[in-house]
Amino acid sequence: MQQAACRNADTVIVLDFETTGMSPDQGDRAIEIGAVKLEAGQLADRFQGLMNPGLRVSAFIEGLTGISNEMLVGAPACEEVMNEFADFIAGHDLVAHNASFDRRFLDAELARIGRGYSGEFACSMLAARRVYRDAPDHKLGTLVAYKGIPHDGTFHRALADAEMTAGLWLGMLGDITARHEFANIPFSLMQELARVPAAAAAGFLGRARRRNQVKQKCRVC
DNA sequence: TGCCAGGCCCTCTTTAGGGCCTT
Repeated sequence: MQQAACRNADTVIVLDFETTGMSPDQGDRAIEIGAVKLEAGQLADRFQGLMNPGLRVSAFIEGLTGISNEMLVGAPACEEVMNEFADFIAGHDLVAHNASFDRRFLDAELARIGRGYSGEFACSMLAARRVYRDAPDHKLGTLVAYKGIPHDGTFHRALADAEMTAGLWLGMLGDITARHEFANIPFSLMQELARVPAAAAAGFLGRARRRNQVKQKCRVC
């Protein structure tokens, strides 16, 4: 059986990496992964792991994340943590804020251990640019404040950021449902939303809702 | 502190350039 056929459409993994820098192609590595599993809009599970990249992180990263070199010395190797994480995300679609960044590190770290994943990515930042066009900007912290998403004040730690991204994701789904009267919002629609011009997003959602209604009527018939 | 890279978006564009966002 193909892995893609096993994906649960009601379940997504919202993830966030802390890393040594911006680019795995330049030698940067992951130092922490955090993720939450959402099942039918409810938080069902968490994953958090510091990992030792085998190199020292800069003072800038220590200051930004609060993750020190001393903390990483005693952490398990990236290979061990990422192997567990590959099991955690198996068969599920994935969400991240500025997903292109997290996808590069996920791909790079899993490639190192010969693992992969079958889910597809959606980006909460690209979706938010279309749903919340009046927000001051679309940084995660700004959107959390803008939408009043509960948090404990921790930023730039993987699990905390993943939980806030999950809150933002659920909030967007709720706002789209309320504004456009969706009965349900497929994951693929959120991917498509991220690809339409921002100015055309409202029209896109209106047309998508009408298509959704037609499908539902057909099911009744 | 701000740069590094990569992908994406927007517009005074499309044979381009600047800005956003992630660590």
